[in-house]
Amino acid sequence: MGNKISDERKKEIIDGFYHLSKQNGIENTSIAKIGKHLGMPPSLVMHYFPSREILISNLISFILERMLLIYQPMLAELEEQNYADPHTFVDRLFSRDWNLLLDDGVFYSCYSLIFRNKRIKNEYRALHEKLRENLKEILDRDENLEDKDTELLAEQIFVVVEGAYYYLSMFDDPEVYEQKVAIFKDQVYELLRKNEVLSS
Amino acid sequence: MGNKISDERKKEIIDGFYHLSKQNGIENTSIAKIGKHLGMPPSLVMHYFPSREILISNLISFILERMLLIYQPMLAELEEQNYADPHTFVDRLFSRDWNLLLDDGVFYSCYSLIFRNKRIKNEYRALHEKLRENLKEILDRDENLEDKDTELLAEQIFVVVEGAYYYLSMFDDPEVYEQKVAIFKDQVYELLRKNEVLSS
DNA sequence: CGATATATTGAACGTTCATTCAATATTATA
DNA sequence: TATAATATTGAATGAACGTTCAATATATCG
Repeated sequence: MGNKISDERKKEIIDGFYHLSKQNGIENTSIAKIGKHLGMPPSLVMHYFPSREILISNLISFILERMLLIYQPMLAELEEQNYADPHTFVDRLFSRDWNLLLDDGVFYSCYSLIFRNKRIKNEYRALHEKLRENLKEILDRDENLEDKDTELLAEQIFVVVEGAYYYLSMFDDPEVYEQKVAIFKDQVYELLRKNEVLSS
Repeated sequence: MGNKISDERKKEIIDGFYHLSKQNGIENTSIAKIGKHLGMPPSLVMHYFPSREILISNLISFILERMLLIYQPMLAELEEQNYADPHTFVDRLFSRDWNLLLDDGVFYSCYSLIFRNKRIKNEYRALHEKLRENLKEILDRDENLEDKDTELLAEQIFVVVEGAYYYLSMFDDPEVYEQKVAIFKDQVYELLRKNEVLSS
């Protein structure tokens, strides 16, 4: 259905935008630089994304899609086996695989735009609500959590995860980093434990 | 001791930079615009802040100082009475007074710079560690928490607060906002309760 | 007061920016 | 193959950018 060349070019341009933003920041990545990076004139970039604003808007969609991708394997498992271990999910949330798929610098740069752009804010909120719904589904399938307020629990777990990511980004020393990750992971485990029916 | 005019001008310029960044974002606030806003030529701005980088660096110091200011009244109380109620402190952490003193958009914009600038990262980390130390002092003075790992507890409390701020920024509806604040506040209370010696 | 330092001005620099446009090449369609 | 649609080029635009500089005003101080 959709135009092939057009779609590929668009993807290529957003990829390039993301790549350069990772290195130099969004604010230092111009249309001209994207063009040069991809070996095309800036006018071609603008042919596909008629303004810088639209370009940024598409970068954000790209980033949010990537973020969902991180959860894909876990959700596939849930679909297949009709069950996924919440603890494994939490482990994955705290794993650094994350960073391979999504640059935190670009992510938070885009995040900071929510304060001046309502559409971006809505997109970000929708993503975060989706993440919570995913977790809720996993929790709902766990018999240890039967009849518990899994929506609340998902909310509480994610707020720890998100706070942890925010805070941990300030630490480079792997040892300190891992030690702190362990603390926050425990904090989430504790939330689960508190809700679980004793079964052993 | 220090030069009066110079200091006042510097303060004035950073104030203006902050003001305009709040409206249009840091990335859209140029030296020329700051000058125009304050009725001075851009060359005067650069006389006090020889490069844009230095200007941004000073804006960040300004922001981090403001953030510490928010805790001032609480810490003054601690100093005076050698005690401050942790629950009151938590309430204050979640109060929206915050937003009056510090714009979240500017704050997170600057935060996103930590990923490409080590000095900024260190400044941010130092601030966050200071915040935790402040809370630890409060917790240490509370007899219900005697002999507890208050450092750990402070870390766990702040990670919820920071995650909450990150997440709550996506919600405009005051009703939804307040409902979620209540959840996260409870989550922190629960952390305190878990550690408190039963005394009633 | 005279000298020295600081504050302030305004013009100018070259560069980069986002964006436009008309011309040309390529591809799809009839 | 003729025609229409799309892709691509390259040159050009004016505006805004950060930064420099020499000149002038004002304050400081011996």
